[in-house]
Amino acid sequence: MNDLGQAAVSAEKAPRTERGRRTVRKLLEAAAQEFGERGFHEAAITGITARAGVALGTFYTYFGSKEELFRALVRDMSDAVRAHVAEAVAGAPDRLAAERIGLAAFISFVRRHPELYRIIEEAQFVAEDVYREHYLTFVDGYGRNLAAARERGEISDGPDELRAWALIGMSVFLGMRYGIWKPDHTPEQVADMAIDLVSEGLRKR
Amino acid sequence: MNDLGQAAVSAEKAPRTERGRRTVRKLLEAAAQEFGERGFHEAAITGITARAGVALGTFYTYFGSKEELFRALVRDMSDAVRAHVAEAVAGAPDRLAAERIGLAAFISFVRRHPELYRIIEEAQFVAEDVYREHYLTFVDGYGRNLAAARERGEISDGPDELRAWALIGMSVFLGMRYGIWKPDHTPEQVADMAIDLVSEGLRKR
DNA sequence: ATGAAAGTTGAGTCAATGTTCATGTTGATT
DNA sequence: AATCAACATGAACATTGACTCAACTTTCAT
Repeated sequence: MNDLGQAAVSAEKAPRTERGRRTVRKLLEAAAQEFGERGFHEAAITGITARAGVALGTFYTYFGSKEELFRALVRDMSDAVRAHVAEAVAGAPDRLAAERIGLAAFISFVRRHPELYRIIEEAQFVAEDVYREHYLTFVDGYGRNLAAARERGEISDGPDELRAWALIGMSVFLGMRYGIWKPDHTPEQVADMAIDLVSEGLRKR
Repeated sequence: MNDLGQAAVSAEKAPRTERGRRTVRKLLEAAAQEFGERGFHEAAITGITARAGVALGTFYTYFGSKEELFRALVRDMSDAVRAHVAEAVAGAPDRLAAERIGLAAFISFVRRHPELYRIIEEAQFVAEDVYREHYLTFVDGYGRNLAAARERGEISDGPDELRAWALIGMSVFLGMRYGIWKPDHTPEQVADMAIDLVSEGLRKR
């Protein structure tokens, strides 16, 4: 699980006591729920504070605005997704195995946390800079892994960055279809089929 | 170009004269601009009518609500994208060539119409049913093409639907990165690189 | 114990904007 | 020229919800 509620709050508003930190954590968890269920614009601050069990004014003790909170959440979730995948992939014998494991981990994360997934994607229309940051960071790491594997001779030659974008796009859509819309296969089944496509290619041999 | 302004309006509100049809067309074009630049929630009806050069009340002569207009637009654009790609692909010698041509056509469409692209993606959070309809339709057609090519022996065996989702996801993200965010390669270059990945695979040979 | 800092409260303010509607205009038909 | 349905107008209405603030409570160092 990701630990909401540490780097999230801006300096002047950061809580100074244990009670304050508890409240911030409650607010962030409530916000993840509210934003996940209703989307950014439908979500109401009163909805968040009601879920958290605090008064409206308390929200503004710790956050400057609805959007500031949203940005903080997206950053936390971005970290959480990448950490989850990175942990799953650590120790994979080679890159093709890592691809399969990583994709399965991603889909199972999406399935367990559809809210987080929706929040990150909605950021494209609410806080585009944070959204770009998320994928640029993701692509950067992914591209390095591909480059390293390429240099070790584990995969064929090819453009690392473009491959990273292509593979991430694939994952995001497979996550939407097989993670959220209609989970009619296990994450492992989906990953096996997708990685077969990516490693063997469409060309007939 | 897509022709906005025909199936878009609901029956009782459809214009009956040439003047009315002109007004509807102006409203739809203005709406595409306004939604594209400001997003659904930031977009204001007064912004749309101002761009169209008509009074606020005129909007409600032809549309029941802001969301009804948005849905009509998304359907029009969905048709426009698919038509554009289908036309480009018609007459390709084989499936792998069709993939390359289709992807290049998609990216160049996105580059010429970033608004349309943004509007369809935002539909995920404004009118999810229309969004699903868009991709389900897209995947359906794509999957059929893959199945036919597979049966003709042009590509290797594999699951058509999952492949369609994977390839579409890839295209959407490549469209975002190389079509909108940073168009530092031509659509043809991007398509060549991506289709090389998809047809040859990552495995070293 | 006590004072001050941190935290909490929620009614009230305020701006934005989607939608309505009564009135006015246009243009084709007779 | 008269008629009328279609179309256009924009001020007014109504709702919504983010944000403020002055008063109150809790915590804790001295």
